[in-house]
Amino acid sequence: MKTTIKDVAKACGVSPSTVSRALHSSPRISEKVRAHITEMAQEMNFHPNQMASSLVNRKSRVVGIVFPGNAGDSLGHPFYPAVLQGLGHVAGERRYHMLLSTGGEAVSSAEAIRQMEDSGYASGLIVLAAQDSPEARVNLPVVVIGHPNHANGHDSVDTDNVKAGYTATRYLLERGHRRILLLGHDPQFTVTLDRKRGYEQALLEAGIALRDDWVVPGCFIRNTTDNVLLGALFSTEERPSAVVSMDDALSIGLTGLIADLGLLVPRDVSIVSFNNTNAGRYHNPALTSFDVDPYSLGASAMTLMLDRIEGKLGAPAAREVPFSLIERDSVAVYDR
Amino acid sequence: MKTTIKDVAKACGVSPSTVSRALHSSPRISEKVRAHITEMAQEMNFHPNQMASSLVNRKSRVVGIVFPGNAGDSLGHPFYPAVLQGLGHVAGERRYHMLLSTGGEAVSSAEAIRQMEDSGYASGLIVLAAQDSPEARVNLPVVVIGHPNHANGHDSVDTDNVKAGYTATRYLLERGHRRILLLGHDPQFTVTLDRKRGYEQALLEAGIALRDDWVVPGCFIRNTTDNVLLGALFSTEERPSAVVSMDDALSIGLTGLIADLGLLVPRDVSIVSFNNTNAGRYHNPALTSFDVDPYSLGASAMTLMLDRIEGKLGAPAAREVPFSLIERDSVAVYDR
DNA sequence: TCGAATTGTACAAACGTTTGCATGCGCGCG
DNA sequence: CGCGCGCATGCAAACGTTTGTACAATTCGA
Repeated sequence: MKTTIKDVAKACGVSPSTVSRALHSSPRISEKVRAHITEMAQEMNFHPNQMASSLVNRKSRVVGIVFPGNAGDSLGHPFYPAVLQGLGHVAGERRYHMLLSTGGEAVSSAEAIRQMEDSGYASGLIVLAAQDSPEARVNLPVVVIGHPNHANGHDSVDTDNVKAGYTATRYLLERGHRRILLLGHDPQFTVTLDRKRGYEQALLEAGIALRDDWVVPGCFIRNTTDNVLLGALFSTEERPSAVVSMDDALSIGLTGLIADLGLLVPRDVSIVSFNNTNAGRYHNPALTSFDVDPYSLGASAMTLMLDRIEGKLGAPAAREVPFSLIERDSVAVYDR
Repeated sequence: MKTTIKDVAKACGVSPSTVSRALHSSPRISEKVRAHITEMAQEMNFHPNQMASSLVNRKSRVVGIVFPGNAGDSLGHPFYPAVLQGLGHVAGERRYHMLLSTGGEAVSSAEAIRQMEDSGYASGLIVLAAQDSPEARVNLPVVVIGHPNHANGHDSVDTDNVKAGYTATRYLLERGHRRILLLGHDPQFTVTLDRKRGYEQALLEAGIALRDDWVVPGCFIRNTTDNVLLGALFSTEERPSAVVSMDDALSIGLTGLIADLGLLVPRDVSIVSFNNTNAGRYHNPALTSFDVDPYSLGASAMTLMLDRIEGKLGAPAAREVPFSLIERDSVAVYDR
């Protein structure tokens, strides 16, 4: 049987309420008594029962984390564990815990959110948004990662993906490239949608016509239809001289694909990539890649959440996490 | 204000206790009343307050997950997210939730366990053991993944790593290799320790002398001291013709390293790898790798945990998850 | 027809906290 | 000298459930 507040009270010869107040450093307790109680609690290894505590003050030192789709699926991508690390670090420092959305029957985010909410454990929800915005009808504070939508009145954290797409494309333009392909586009996701907008903006500014057939999805498994088509694009004289790729894994796949065509990165094709993963870092050639800092994304989101829960926030906030370009060996100047 | 059990009771014209019993399908409630109550609860969108419920029956539909070291660090390796997926799937199906050990100030597993325990939310702990066994002095049911130790009286799930190491080495021996190096050994971790034992056993059985200098740690970053030494080993005529590598990432690194020496996989060096990751699958050449099925590891662990919590288990159980070898293109027959 | 067995339901206590209000004490000021 | 005030602490209610026990109503056998 764990020691309760009553045990401590008895041991100190005071009432439970005094113990409670002492441990919450209420100003209504004398310094002497507080010291005694604190010491005694320590010694008896007393930890207040969170269930009881949560029951009475209707908050719970727990925040729920909702992953897009099936939790596990998305965790496969190195991006999410990194976000989780950021979330966890801040949560730990502020003595909060994280409740994970479990897979199982809950397929959609919406379903997972509902489950988390009526489990009643969490007093806030951090939603890693993939595509659809979370329903507005949630009775808990919500922070959305990767999909800012003030419309729903939630707090949000994101990087400016339009700007990132723009910057990536500019980077190549400034090095003389004019035939630039966008790899890994998926209209389902806001991230890629946003980056595409930036890509197009940069191209138009440079007076380059957009080509629909040069905005391609991508899959880094060899010999799929998509990749056969992709290969065809690189088989002509008019092939792209550079690629903006949505993920390092895609870039690595592309490297192999065009190697089969006798083409080399960066000699024949330059690549600017995204997500700055270990795989890309140790790839040959090492990939020039945008670091979107998933750790900071997570850390900011959790900070926002806890501030919100603790009532330190006013109007819905929208934080932006900066990105940075890590220059390595996958981009060459176009000089033909 | 959420609807409580009293609201439902009032709406149905019965007492709260009747509602509670009806929803728990107690045999003492008439079928007619139960049907009415169930329907009404549904309609009023009633979900019992878990805090209150947990408070009275001292269990919580929450199991804590403790990662080795800092949670985020380990999540970096694709192995752990996969375990998490298995854990989550089973948990979700049985309507349990997962509480994550947060990073922050908690560095060691032991510290994280303590934190989880006296947070009081979890009614069971699943510990992903890296090295040290969790302390026995935990008042909660514990399932250990990856480090079976009945000694402490905990349930455990693991794969037979000795056998895996043995099988990997046999696989190479049977294809004519006799100069086999073990890459990625780390005496800190039981996994690699165990696999090394299997490796040595297979070698001894084949009448091959063990060479200390051919059991090497490994780091897939280029140009480190370790890798310079590793390069040296492959620079002689007497170089290893095959490698048992503890992880795909290591194997990929090795491929690059020996490529710089003008050596090719599998022509000059065969590799049997571990963990069957995506990276290895799409690497060139595609890696022959052991699949240790982290998903099943997680699923088994969670099943064990929930059965334990629900009192369906007797003596401490030790489940074993089988591994399998995925044959691809990184091993050649040695014929010189 | 009456008592006993059986069924279905209500009452109240308990889980371990927090917190508004009451109480007791000592002190200073009028 | 006494009244009121401030300070430190105790009392009890409340949070939303679950569950042992008591009770009312119904049914059955004798």
